[in-house]
Amino acid sequence: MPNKAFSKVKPRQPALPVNEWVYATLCELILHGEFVPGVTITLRGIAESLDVSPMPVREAASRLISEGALEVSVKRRISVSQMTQEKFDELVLARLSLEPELAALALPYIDSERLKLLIDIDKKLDVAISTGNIEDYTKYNCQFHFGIYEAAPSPVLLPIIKSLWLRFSPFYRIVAGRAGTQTLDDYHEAAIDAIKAGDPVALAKAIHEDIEEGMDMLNESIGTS
Amino acid sequence: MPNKAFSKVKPRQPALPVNEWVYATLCELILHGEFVPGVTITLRGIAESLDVSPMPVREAASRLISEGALEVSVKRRISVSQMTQEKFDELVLARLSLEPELAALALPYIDSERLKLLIDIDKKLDVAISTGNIEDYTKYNCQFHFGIYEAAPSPVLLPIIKSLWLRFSPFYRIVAGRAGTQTLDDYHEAAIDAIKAGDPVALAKAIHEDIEEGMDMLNESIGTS
DNA sequence: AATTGAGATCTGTGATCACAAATTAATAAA
DNA sequence: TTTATTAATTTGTGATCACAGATCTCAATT
Repeated sequence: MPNKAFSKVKPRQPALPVNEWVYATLCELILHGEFVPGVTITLRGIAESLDVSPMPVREAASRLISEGALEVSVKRRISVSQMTQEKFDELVLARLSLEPELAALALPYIDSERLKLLIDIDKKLDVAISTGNIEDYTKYNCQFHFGIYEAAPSPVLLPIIKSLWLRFSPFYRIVAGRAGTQTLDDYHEAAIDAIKAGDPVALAKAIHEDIEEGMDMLNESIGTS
Repeated sequence: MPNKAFSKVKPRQPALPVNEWVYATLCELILHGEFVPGVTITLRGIAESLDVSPMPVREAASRLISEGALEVSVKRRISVSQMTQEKFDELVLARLSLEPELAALALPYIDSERLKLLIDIDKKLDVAISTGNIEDYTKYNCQFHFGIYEAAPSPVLLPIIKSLWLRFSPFYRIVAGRAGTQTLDDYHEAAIDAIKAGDPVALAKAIHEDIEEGMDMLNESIGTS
């Protein structure tokens, strides 16, 4: 029986090397929670689903393993990494340490066009919160944060932060499905105000508090996944 | 003509997969400055030098590329990453943000045996500074820092910090050969005192200042490499 | 019905082959 | 001697093959 392909993967533009396309696609799938943490994944299975040879999948997978998004069990079985209390605490610490810094660095690069985009995303976010749409919430929350971070030319911090989100997202989606969005404050508005005011310290603070709130919400749900 | 093998690479213990041994070996070589940043490296050349097939080298290289230690030029040429002012500033920011945090986290795990080891390393470090031995200085400085960090079970922060050092070391060795060690204060002693006192805040501060000093020393040397 | 064990299948890992793009070497023209 | 053009080699990338160990299947035995 031929393996079922994933729903709606972006088609590859021929200029891009296959392994990078596979990597980007797997990132998307992980971020969107298509893989259940702990359930084994096979290189040949992915290759068949993506209609490529196993080779580029190997390279993409080894990249994701070295970034911590995938993990290999004692007897060489690959799966999306499971969350532990230890990992969670360190991921939060790393996010709180790096993301406000990058946000402050990015502020001078945020032009009016990007600000408009951020405000628009925040609006969609509010709708997602009020309607309890977890799918949209996680999507627009990600877009909002990286909409700020990616304004800055950041060859070091941005990839690190991306890898943190990659490790965090699968777990986030699991617990978000239970917790709901009703208790979420909106620190994004404080961030937007800080951007308007051109105040990097206030922006860093807003991002810090936004992360802290989101993480606190999930902290007690770790063992129950 | 057969390619010349690298001097003194640790032999592979058969239990370890070949690709991981290659990865660890390349890490060592990069940390020890065996590769000149910007000079192209070939997969087949490494494979021949290490007496393995090109395949495990490919996996190790793609890992190092995704970690930023190696970079691939526009026309697919691989080399050790060159330092830029942008990268340098972000690497310093990341180090200052993460390493003091991990040091503070690691403090409770530092037993008397490890403390003794750190004191011993610091002694060798003093000798290296007074004799102007750059080689030993970089080695023992690395050992001292990771002697602290590795005390803590750290699945997230430690690998990130390792990748930061991996990107920084090749550049460090280049400029250290010019700058000399004569002006270096010894913040390591402050760190040791903080460990003895069981004071995580003081330890974080000592690490912070140690990094700041070392980085300041190199900051103006960037464009001249 | 439960358990065991032999055979088949699947998986990650390493080796080898194939190929287009790029670099280098060699040769010819000035 | 210098420059331009062509041939040969090298390089990264992708496909395929090989293999040992793990996993699964399923019939035979208790």
